Amino acid sequence: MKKTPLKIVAAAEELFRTQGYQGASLNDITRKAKLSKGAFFHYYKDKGTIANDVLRKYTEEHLLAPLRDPAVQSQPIKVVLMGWIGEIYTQFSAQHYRGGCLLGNWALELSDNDEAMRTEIAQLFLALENQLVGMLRPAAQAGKMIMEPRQFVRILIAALQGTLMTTKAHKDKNRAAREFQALAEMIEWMIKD
Amino acid sequence: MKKTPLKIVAAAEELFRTQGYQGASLNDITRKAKLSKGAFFHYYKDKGTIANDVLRKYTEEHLLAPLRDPAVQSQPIKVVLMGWIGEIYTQFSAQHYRGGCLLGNWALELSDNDEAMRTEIAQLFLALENQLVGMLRPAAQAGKMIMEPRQFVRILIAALQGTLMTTKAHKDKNRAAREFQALAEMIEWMIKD
DNA sequence: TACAAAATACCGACTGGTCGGTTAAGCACA
DNA sequence: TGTGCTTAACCGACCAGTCGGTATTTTGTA
Repeated sequence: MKKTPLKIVAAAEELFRTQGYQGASLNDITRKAKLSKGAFFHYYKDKGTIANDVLRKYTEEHLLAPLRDPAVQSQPIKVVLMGWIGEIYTQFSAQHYRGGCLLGNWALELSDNDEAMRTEIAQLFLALENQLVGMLRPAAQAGKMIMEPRQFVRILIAALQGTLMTTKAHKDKNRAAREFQALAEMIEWMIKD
Repeated sequence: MKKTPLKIVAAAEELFRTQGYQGASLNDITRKAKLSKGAFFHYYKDKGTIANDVLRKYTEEHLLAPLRDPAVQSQPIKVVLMGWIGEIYTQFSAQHYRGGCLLGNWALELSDNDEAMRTEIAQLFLALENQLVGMLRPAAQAGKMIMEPRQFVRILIAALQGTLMTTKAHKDKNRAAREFQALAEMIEWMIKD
């Protein structure tokens, strides 16, 4: 990919995360990318198109890729999950609990009023769910889980998103640490050793 | 309270829930309330003020009041929690998974860019947390819980908000039923009989 | 290699329209 | 006649998106 669209995507990603879809204007994005409005529309036909690109890139890089890493997959599933959540927590802390997960943010902001975006978001949530369910199969077959793997994964994704939400609202370091600790405890309880 | 401000609040609540804070314009709100913009500004000094009122009213009516109901409190805590979540699920289904929880929606939309609103949201989340923790004290003292009550409550609130989020994205009846079922299962596991 | 033509990359002023918010005048009822 | 409520017209700022034009690269050809 060329340099300019990459600059646009990078600027858009940061603004979309902190300002939301509606809150991030194309003027903001092009200003941040140090480009003109014309340059933007040379590469993207409208705001929705780049939003879709940014969302897919974000989900792949921040949620899916870390789970697919072969070095990670060789570890026990509990360790993998803890590491995955730990990484999300670490990044969120480093950003002072601003932004959070683009997929979750947009699920709430756009699902009711943009059907194309809604289906994209639903697909990405499903991809994440399937990835996690696949990784849990061995543990499930070994009888280590107290719930159906898919049910467990849905709870896990929901609890993670909800934790990001409340942590974002409180913006309190100690509290955030405890909330993510509670999440870890839950995993501990739901997968036996 | 007079009739006009009630009409404004009712219209604002519905629009804020389905369109978000930014997405619901004052024109939309006054059009829905069948009033002019001037009438609006006669009662509210700005958009943020009514947003605050609507949020507090929503949280009190839909989240806190159902838990404080004395008829409810006399039941076992597990039954209370199931009923509470069941009611939220029922209402969400009836609205075809549109809108959802105003408190959660705004936690994500506003926490990063409106400090006054963020503290209000954090306070309301805390009020809900404390209410639930208080209700769990007997069960905790009886040794029925596998986690600290506050940790459990945080997981519960997070998982509930996350479930509303994913359900809103999928807008699928069967899936929604299963997701809320998983939530119930989690409660079942975390409080012993 | 030289150079013109064509394609691509980029610019910023501009459009129609909406935003939150203001204002002055009208209306109903005391 | 005064006062509280409501109205429609209006304001400047900003929105997503367009457009005419210019700079820069790539390509075709001699």
